[in-house]
Amino acid sequence: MNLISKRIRGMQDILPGESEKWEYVENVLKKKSKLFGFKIIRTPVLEHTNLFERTSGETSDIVKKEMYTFLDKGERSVSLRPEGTAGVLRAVLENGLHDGNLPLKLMYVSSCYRYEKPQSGRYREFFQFGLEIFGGKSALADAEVICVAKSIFNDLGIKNLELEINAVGCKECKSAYNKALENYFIVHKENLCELCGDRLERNPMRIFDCKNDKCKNICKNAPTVLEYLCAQCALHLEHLKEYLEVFNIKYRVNPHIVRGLDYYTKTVFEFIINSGEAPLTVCGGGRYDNLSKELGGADMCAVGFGIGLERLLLIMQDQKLSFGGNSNIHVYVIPLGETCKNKSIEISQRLRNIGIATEQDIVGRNLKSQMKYANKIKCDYCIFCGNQEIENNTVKIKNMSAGNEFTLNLDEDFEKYFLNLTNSKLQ
RNA sequence: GUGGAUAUAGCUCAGUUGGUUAGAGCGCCAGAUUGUGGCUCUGGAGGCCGUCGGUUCGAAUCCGAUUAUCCACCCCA
Repeated sequence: MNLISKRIRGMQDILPGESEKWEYVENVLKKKSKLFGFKIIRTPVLEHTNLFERTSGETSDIVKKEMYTFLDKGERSVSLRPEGTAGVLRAVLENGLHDGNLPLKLMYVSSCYRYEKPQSGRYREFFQFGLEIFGGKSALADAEVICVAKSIFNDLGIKNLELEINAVGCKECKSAYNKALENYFIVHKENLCELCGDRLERNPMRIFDCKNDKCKNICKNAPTVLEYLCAQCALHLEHLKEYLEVFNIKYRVNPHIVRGLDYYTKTVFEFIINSGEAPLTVCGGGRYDNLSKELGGADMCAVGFGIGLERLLLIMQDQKLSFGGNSNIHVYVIPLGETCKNKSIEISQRLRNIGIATEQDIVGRNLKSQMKYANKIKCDYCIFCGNQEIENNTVKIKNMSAGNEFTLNLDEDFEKYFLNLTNSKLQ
């Protein structure tokens, strides 16, 4: 085919067959979060570039080379959001949502954009589910956020899931630790791989991710954040652990967790899928108590997480999980002859009015083809309406899986019959 | 940004050492007597062989470039 335009690189069409899976997953996400009191917020895709420069850290790759940034017609530098948190926080502050409303619990599903090389489970346009609690100072807020994620994964049936938590400290312990880490690695600089040499300059914590055996060995004796936490941050971590026990959520403290965004303080965490070769992070989050102030807003603590939906769907497919069966019945109405068409429209409408998905031919197929089509779209029932039926004010109903047929009066029993069918299928 | 693989019908793929009108399976559409689907049979539609250029009498096939897809790395959700 020679279309004048094709899909833009890194963007994907989500087609029927796939879209139902998204719908199912998004419903679980939203339903679960609502149980914890979260409400939906929608913010624009486009924000002023400086919002992300401030929130994501000016040195991060996300800001430096992956953002879709351009000048709009008024010569303002704007960017497509590369992640969800910044815009939400901006909206909260700008609209004064937090004033007198803390704690504030918000969730969102938003499309995000990063100009990266696409590969499996990773696109230039991707969807992120996220939620944030603003104004929850206690580690209970951290634990609750983690619990929402955990319950979501449970509901979806995700297997081989592990929770790793860590503390990155506040401003003070963070910088003390970074210095200590730098000092340690500089001593071993010559034994580090080339890549880790670069990492040492940009973000020493990344060295912990290296797959090189030599580097791994060096990492073994590296100082951990935990040794550098101030009393307050250390206590916060202890409280989080205690709360997680109460929630009965298993976790592992991994002092080497590094999150991509600079704004985290105290708690960071990841949910990791451990199947096959490389562990895959499906959810990442943490606390960001300073961000609000840095944006010029109130001194407001916050904690949240993001789940990459493409990855989540990919994992669910790998693990062969169910995306929820179709619990609705589907009916196809077939007029037997031109003169019965209007009656069949009327019947279709009666069914739709009581919430039953109903279709009928609109392309002029003959009877046989209509049956074939009804079969193809997997209808549960066909309804035949011919002259004979119209005379008696009845219709003939065929159960497509069983193959049997029976006659039903077109009085109020007609609706009742299908409503009963729906109810029994729902159980 | 670095490295590797791939590109033929809606989908999955064949296509000999370059040689007439490019194939299969699945899917799609239509028929196999009048108001009935799934199975079977028959027929049909659908391709600028990713795009551009080169070599050649002749290119889906060889060469180059380009674009896209997939995989690994960097980075990250």
